[in-house]
Amino acid sequence: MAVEAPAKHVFDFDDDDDDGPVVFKRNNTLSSKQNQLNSEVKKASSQRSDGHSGSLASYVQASNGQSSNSQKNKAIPSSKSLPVRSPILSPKASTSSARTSPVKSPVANFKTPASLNDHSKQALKQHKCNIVKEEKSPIKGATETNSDDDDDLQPLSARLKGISNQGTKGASTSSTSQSHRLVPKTEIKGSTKDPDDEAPLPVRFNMKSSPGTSSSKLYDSDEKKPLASNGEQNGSTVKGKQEKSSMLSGKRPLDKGNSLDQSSAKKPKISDTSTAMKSKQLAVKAEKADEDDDDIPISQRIKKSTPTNSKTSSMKQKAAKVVSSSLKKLNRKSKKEFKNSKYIKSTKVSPSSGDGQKKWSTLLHNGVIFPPPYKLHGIKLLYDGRPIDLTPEQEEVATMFAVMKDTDYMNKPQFKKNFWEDWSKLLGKNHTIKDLDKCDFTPIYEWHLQEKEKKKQMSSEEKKALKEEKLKQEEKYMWAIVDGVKEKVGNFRVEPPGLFRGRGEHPKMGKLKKRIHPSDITINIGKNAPIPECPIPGESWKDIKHDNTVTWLAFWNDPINPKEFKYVFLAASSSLKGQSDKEKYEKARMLKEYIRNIRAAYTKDFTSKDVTKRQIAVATYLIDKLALRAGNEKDDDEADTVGCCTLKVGNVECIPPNKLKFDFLGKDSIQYVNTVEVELPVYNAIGQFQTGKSKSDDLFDKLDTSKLNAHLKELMPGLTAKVFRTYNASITLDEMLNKETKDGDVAEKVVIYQRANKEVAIICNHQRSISKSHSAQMSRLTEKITELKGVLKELKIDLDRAKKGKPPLKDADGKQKRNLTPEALEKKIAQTNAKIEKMERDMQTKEDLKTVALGTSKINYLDPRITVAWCKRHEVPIEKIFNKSLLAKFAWAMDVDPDFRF
DNA sequence: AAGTCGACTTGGTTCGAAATAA
DNA sequence: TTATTTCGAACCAAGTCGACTT
Repeated sequence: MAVEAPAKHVFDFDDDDDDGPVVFKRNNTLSSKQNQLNSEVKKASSQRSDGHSGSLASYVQASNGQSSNSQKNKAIPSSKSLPVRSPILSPKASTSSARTSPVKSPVANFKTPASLNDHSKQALKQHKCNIVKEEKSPIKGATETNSDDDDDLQPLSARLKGISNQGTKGASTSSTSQSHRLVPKTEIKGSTKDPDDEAPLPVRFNMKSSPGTSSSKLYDSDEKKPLASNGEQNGSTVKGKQEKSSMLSGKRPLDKGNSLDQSSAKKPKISDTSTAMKSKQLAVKAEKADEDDDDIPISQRIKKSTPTNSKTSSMKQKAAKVVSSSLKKLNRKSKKEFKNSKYIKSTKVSPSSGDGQKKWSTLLHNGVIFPPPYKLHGIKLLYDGRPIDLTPEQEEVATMFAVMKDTDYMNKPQFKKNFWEDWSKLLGKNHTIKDLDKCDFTPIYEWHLQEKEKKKQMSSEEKKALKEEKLKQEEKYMWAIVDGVKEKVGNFRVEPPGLFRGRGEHPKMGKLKKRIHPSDITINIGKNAPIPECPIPGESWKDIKHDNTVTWLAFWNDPINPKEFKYVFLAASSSLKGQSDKEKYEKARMLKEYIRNIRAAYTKDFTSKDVTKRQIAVATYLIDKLALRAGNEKDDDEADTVGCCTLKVGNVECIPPNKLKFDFLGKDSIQYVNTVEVELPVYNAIGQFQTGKSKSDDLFDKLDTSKLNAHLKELMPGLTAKVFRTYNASITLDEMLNKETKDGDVAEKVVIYQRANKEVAIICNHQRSISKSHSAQMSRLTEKITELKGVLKELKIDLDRAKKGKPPLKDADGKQKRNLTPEALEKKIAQTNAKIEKMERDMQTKEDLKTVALGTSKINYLDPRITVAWCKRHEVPIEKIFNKSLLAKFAWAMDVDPDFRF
């Protein structure tokens, strides 16, 4: 690519780095842990390097998992090549074989983490709160420590329980309940302790709810958990309720049903390669030999594993291995980062501390790629039944509209109105077309369907060829070199023109989103890097910047809202993103140390004489307990949704003696419906805030997000409202996993994880629309179960007969069935029963998850180290939980100590 | 103090490929 | 194999929040 020259520089550096002493490389890590095994590992590593001629190779590996080739150099073996780096991926395969081998390295190694921690810690200390707990550095794990801490920390919600859920759906209930079923008792293992007990806050409330609420779970833990969880409401409810809510907001009707559903029941795929590995850690801890392997010191584990077999409890041990294996791959990346870090590092690392915030030293990329120009199709729409000729521009926009024929937007007057405004402008004043309602876009729509069909019918070779062609064109845009490390670019494609699809009742839905040209785009690139060539001949970029305090590679103004921007950033797997992700979780963990005092402080302020203080206290309480979003002010030209600070009086209903019912549209116009029991002072305060106001007035009239965050910052450095969401989500996962994981096979453990994941999704109100085929799928399952039950009945009859020495009855077709022994029949009956039970469980899970989106929390709220550590402790292959992109995104978390607790 | 700008995270839906069921 | 169904990645809208203005 284009880059050449400069590139060199870069490369050079890299090389050095790689080889260099650099402090951190992934390899190292490995070694430490496994050492013994290492030998093998090492080899591997070495190879890599060789393989690719030096630097490049290193590059590549480093960051993304993908191939990299750097552009510049000659060397570039194509991307694919680098075996080494194989990213994360699957276990299965591949690459690994070699590496895998015996050893398996554990995952990654990152050194960095440590550093971060330190920082954070320091920070903590400085500040007031008493912190106290020690943090365990991830690395070392302190075994015991953890537990205690955690308790306190629990999510508020836990304290109280949520109460009701509206029953709408039932969903709520289900959650809990079902879980039980699935997993029958899971109690907590002894090892873990239950933290809950002590928790002060929780104490306050809690309890009560239990009974009634469906939600309440059995486990004690419940209490502590976030409230929300309880049942919840939200999701399901949604629909039904919509109307209601709408009153206030009137927005989003929710769903009509739509697509997807997935069931939760997933089956595990095969993946596991796992096997190998042992854990890495150094081990240090004391061990306990007991049953739980978890607790067992690493060292031991290792041993165990190594040899292979189980030691005591066989199962456990494995876990470690499993996890690691997959992980290892990821590691590679780290190296680079680190290198850089070295230099820069000090600065960088410090979270935020920093420096003015230099985000990078050298940045190289090829700019962005534009969508192809519009291709005329010549199909005419009918106006009053007559075909109309359109100019290319008019046709392009007409087609955008035609294609949306079967979407729900066609039922929205606002959408049509906005579309007509923009399209009629293109048609011009004297155009024949004067009324959208007289337009029949069917011919264009049908043409579109045909095109789609054609595409679908293409042979796989054709498809493949097309794909490769596309890849070839895009490849140079897919990568950037940041501080010498090749990193994937997130969205290098400029958004194509289209009609704006705002969510909920967005005032601008249907407006034309015009085509973006190079002259709209500002490029940000390293000072010494070559300026990307403008891909459209004859045109040029709007501007070129060299700002290393930001991470964007390019941006343009949003055509719908010119005051806003659309940015091109690096992909989630990049170290720049990984670093900030880690900082986010470290901040949330820091909150653990402060939470007790924060809760005590706001509790005290529930009755403050100062209204503002009281509002801040109550708002903070809601954010903490219900994981509400902050709630910034919105303009009139946006969908009218709310968050905590923007709640309207009508969004909260007081239900004596001390319950609050929330019903509002939040982000993306997703309805939040939840009824919770709150402390009396909160209940009373809300009542006061509501008196004398109308339903559409702000509940917290003395508050906005900047005031709230300014206040939070006084309590803990860097604390903002959103940190509570991260904290609540992660602490909930950590606690649930630790309490409920018990012995069992991998599939059972995965179910436990999914249950915890679901709990978090409910707390955060992460919803999805119901799949169009959901009901059909459910009825099909029901049918199958009925059928199986019939078979079962027949088997029982045959069994009776067989016992009496009679032959089985004829089957439905009248044919004679085989004569089976009573034993064989009994076995069959047992199998059929098991099958029926499994299907019923799967069905229940599917129903429960039909409106719950698990992915969002996994990507944004759950500290991946919790998951990785749990997988290591319980021998669950990490790829059962994280897919390929998550593995890449969380590469920084892969080397966490198995004893890590949030 | 409020409003605006700017950068970056969070979030649901869509699209297409992969996995399964038929 | 074919038809689904499931799953992951892409997409891009919609939030959060700090900094800078007015």
